[in-house]
Amino acid sequence: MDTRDVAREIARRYCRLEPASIERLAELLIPMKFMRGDIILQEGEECKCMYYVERGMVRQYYFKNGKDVTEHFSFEGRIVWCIESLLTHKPSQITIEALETSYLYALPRKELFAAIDTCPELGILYRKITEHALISSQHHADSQRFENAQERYERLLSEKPEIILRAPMIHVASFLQMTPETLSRVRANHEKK
Amino acid sequence: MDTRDVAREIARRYCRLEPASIERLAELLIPMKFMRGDIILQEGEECKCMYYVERGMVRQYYFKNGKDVTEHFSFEGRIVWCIESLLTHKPSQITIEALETSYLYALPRKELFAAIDTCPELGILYRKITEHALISSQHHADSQRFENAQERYERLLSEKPEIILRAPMIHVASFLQMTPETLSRVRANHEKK
DNA sequence: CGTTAGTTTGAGAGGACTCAAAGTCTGTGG
DNA sequence: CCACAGACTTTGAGTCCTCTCAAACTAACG
Repeated sequence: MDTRDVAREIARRYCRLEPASIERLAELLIPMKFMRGDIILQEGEECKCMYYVERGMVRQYYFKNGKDVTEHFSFEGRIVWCIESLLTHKPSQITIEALETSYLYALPRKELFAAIDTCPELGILYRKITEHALISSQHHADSQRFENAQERYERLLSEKPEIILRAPMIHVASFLQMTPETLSRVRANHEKK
Repeated sequence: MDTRDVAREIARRYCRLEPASIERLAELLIPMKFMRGDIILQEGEECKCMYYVERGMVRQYYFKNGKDVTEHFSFEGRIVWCIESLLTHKPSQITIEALETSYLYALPRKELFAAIDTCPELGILYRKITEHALISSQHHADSQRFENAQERYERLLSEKPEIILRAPMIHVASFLQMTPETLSRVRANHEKK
């Protein structure tokens, strides 16, 4: 898949673009390949790109009181980056790793912002991507707020089954904010129903 | 306080602006006054503006299973709006009400976006405001995730004492995601220490 | 086939919730 | 100016969900 196809795919998913803008976007994208376990962004580094996941699955996590906390999973069609670091230019608190062999396309912030000057549609694209992230983080927070362990699991299973099918349970548990033991009980209970 | 002063204030807090941009921004701002209990944005309406709080305090809330859930408080210097509604043009799920006599300055989305075409600095301002919201919502989610009731209260007390001092306890409790009973016990315990 | 990581099952503890009742505060009307 | 209604806030008792700690089980890999 070349970068033009990927640019088209991004436009389709996030924000309709004129052919000329797609062309500009395609020029910015940098194809990358990561194997399972590879680190895409290391905690402490500044996050200088957004990454479009063309194929594969990645995990964002950080350490809190010595424990590995999963903040997010991203797979085909999603865009992943450390929001705070990209915006503030400060070192990222999170790490992004590949859970599978993954084909990503990096979109460097600096080049993107430069391109926006001559191609306003890309500014709209950037805005849409950010807004997307904002809304989806609010939805996740809502789910955490009002649902118990069982309900959070059922919701994830129905909304994003890929995560449960493809990611290690221990990370799913931490993403769903429960212990692996609780997740195991929740799943056993789900089977029975 | 006239709109030019407010525009300057916004620039100071969110994003340095050239005098010309401040002028443009000042032209967009619409002063409004609300009394305690007045509704600024009603659930079901589309949110067409951001509101800068020059003086006073407002509360954003919504109903979940028939219960009034406080999502946020905003006071002097903050900007308040229904993010999802403003972005998607769909009806707002949240209501914004004044908790005190409040002086707000509305910034209409449509006019702002039109102004961005000729004044790119306002686009940056808009981006900064959105990013601000994104980061602060992540911090709040973090606090909810890792802290118990006591710790959440202590954090709010030290970071945003205005809320505890000025808002009704029942709303503070719901903002901190605990029952009023729990908040009462937490406060009693805080006194003892 | 043994080692090791990951998952399941069990027992017990604790934090926050619900329901209920008592106590406080505030504003209005006699 | 006092008395009382109504709305908060506090205190108490009991319950439930999820956590921790521990042990048993399973599966994958060399």
